Amino acid sequence: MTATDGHAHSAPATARARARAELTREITDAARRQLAEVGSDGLSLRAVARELGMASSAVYRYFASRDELLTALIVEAYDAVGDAAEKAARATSGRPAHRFVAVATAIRAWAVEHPHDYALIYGSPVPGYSAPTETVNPAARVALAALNIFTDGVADGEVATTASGPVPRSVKGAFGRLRAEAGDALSDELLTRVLLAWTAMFGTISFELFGHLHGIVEDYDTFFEHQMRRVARFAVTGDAP
Amino acid sequence: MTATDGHAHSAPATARARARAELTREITDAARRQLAEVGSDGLSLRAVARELGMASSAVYRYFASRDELLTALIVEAYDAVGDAAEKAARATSGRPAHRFVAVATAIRAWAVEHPHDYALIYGSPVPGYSAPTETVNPAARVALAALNIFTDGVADGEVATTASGPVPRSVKGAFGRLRAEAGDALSDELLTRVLLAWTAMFGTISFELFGHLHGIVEDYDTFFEHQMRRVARFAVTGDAP
DNA sequence: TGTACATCAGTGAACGCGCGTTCACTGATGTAC
DNA sequence: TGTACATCAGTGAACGCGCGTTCACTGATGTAC
Repeated sequence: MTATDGHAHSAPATARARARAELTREITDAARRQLAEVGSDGLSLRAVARELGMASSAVYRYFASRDELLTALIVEAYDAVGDAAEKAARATSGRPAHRFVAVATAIRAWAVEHPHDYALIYGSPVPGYSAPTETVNPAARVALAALNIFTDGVADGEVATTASGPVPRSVKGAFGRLRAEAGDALSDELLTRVLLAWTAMFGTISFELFGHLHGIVEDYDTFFEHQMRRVARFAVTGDAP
Repeated sequence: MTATDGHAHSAPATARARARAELTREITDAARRQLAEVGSDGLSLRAVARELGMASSAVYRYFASRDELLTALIVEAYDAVGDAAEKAARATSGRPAHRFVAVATAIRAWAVEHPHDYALIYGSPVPGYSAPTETVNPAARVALAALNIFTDGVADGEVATTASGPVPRSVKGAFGRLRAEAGDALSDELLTRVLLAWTAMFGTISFELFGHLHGIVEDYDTFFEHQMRRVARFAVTGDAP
């Protein structure tokens, strides 16, 4: 989504530009490796420079500050989950519940493979760091991938939009922006169901990765799939599984 | 739960012992205040000492290391949510769904009031810090408070224990330890339902506190209560709300 | 009640460390004519 | 194709800072007789 990445395969540009793009990559890669070792607060420009065998001051040719490097990592992490979710959504067809489970499974697979990137974006906010606006769009991708499954499902008549109970007025009114992004197809009732599935999904993943299911669940794969099936069927039909 | 707190109101002991207990309190209080400002990784013994107007080395008379101070904060945080949950469970009677919503509301209220303590225990794990065993029991309290609602409900015949669908064998087998703590009353089916409610609850709270519902939900109170009602009814009956 | 000794709380200096960021610099790469 | 100048990448030293932890010490509080 970045201007640089967008057409990286086209114009080789100058040797200098190519070298710059490569080194920028190497820096964020090294930073991500360090993130895995010491967490987001331990992330240090100097350590990154050391790993790359360059002077710490040289990193400043690529990132104006530590925070800017952090932002790059956050954007990349959001893009990575977003990619995984979109890919899973594209790769499946048919019943919305089935597609939702596929997207959830892809998101969890990414999280399990990249626990520190997951913690960076879905764990505690980094104190003293406030996410700049450039993280907003990448962050939305993963949610839109899931939401589109339901708009598709509504179009096909496979998703129930009617309410099985009253939705509080103040909850109803709060979805304007979300619906603007996802189209008009989604009723308030459906949105609350989707959000329930969504929070249950991230709650399950966070509990697993952050150790709160330790000693309670043994087979995380099976457990997750089971729970996502229930929650997906509920989101789609409004019925309990 | 600590040996010191357990009977703090009894024997005044010596003046020295009382002073020690007081200062220990002041240190953890100052540390929690600092936690709120700079997060768990920024928490520094020296800053705590500075705030208390004492030499940094003096803190070592009370906590052997920074990690030990962190552990104290974690234990206190777990005890605080545990207290809130137990109090809410005791204060309500009647329908299990109603009691569960009360407990959930109490947990969220604590979290909203103490977002940094919440992040400390339910957010990203502190890198390089592994929770010692003394945190295990305090951590379990809040879960047991919720679980007991369901064991009570089963005893009263108000909670459905029958399966509405098959529970995978590997999920079934994994609950041994949990059931040992909560009694035999809970079927595997019921446990998966309770866990779904549990992860949905923490998922919703984390999403709210960590900013992932920003611009999506406006009235967090109403939204949370609505979702918890759905999820509680589902946990109790196996039916969708 | 008084004395002698042991225990504990708190001090202040020091250890070695790593951090983010700046700055003047050298040398290489790119560009305009 | 060649030259003159501008741009950029990378260096190494330095700035000021805060951290966790240790240590020998002083003085106050507690305890045994």
